[in-house]
Amino acid sequence: MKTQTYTYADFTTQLRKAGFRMTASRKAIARVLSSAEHWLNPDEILLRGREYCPSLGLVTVYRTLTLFTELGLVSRIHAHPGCHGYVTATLEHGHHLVCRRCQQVVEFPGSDALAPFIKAIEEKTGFTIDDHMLELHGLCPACQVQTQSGTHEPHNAKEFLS
Amino acid sequence: MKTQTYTYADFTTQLRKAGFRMTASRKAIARVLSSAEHWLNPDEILLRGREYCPSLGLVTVYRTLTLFTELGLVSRIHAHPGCHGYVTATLEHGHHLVCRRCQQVVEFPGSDALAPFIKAIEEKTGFTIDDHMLELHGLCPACQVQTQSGTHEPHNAKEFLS
DNA sequence: GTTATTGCAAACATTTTGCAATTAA
DNA sequence: TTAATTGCAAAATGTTTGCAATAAC
Repeated sequence: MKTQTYTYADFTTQLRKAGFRMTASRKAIARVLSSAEHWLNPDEILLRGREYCPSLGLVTVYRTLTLFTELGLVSRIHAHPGCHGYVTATLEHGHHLVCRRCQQVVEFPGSDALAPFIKAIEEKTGFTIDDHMLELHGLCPACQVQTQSGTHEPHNAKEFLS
Repeated sequence: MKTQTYTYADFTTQLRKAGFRMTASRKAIARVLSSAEHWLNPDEILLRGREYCPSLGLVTVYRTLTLFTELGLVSRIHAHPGCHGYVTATLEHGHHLVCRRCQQVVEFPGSDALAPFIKAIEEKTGFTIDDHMLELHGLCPACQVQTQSGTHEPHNAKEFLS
C-alpha cells in the first residue's frame, strides 16, 4: 500500500502535456503544494508561494488551484468550517446518502460495518481515529427511473431502510 | 435498521429541556426542517420559514441553525461547492486521514475495502452509489505522543503506510 | 508576434457581529 | 418584569469576474 503523491516534476510534466504554460506563479504553487506537510488553504498557499514568486496574487492562487484540481493534480478536502446543508438529525451517529438529482438525504447508521475498516487503517497508519465523515452520492430509486424526465421532485426512500 | 429523525415535537421538547425559549422564529425553522424532504440551505430555510413567520430574518436562521446543531437536533452535511483545503493528490481515488492537531493529511486507497459496505447500502436503499467521500479524523502517531507539548509541527506519517 | 496568463480592483456570496427594539417566561 | 431573542445594518470572510498589462511559447 504505497501512497504516491505527485512531485514537483509531475506538475510540470502534466501541465505541459495538457497544453498549459509553465509560469512563475504555477511553479511557485506547485512547489508549495508538492512540498507541503499538510493541507493548506488558499491564503497559506499565497503566503508560501510568495517566497518563490513575490508578485503572486490571491486570484492567481484560486485560478491555479482550480486548474490543478481539474488536471487531477490536487484534490480538495473538506476542511471543517464551511459547508452548509442541513437535515434533521437521527438519534445515532449517521452517514449521509445524498441523491445527486433530487437532493434527498437518507441518513443511515454505519459505524458498525465501518468499524473493522477503520481499525485496519489505525493499525496500518498508527493514527488513532476518533471521528469520521462518510458521504455517499448517487441516485435514489425514484430518480433512477425518472432520470430522463424534467421533474426534480424528491421521493421518500426512507422506506427502503426497512 | 430504522432511521428515526426528530419530529417537530422533539424540537420543542429539547429546546425547553435545554432552557431555551420557544419563539415564533424557532417554531418556523423547526417546522421547516422537520417536514423537509431533503437538505436545505439557509436561504431555502428562510424562504420556507417565512410562510410560518413572515418577519423571520436570515441572521436568525443562522443563529437558530447553530443552536439546533449544538443541541444535536440538526446536522450539517457537506454540500458540494464550498470547502477549501488542498493536498497533492494520489494517483488512485483516495480517502483522507486528517490529523486534528497538526493538520497533516494522509491519503489512503480504500475503495476495495469499502466496496462490500457500499454494495450493502445500495441493496438496502435501492440507491445507486457512484461517488463517496470518506474522511477520517484523529491523531497521527507523533501528535499522540506530543499531545501535551506546545509544538504543532507536522510529522510524516506516510511512512506508516508501508 | 500571438495568445495565455497575471494582478489589480471591484463585485459577489456567505456568514458573523453590534445594538436597540421586542417578546417569552 | 427582565433577560433572552430578534431584525436590521454593517462588517467580515471567502471566492469570482472584468480588464488592461505582461510574459510564455
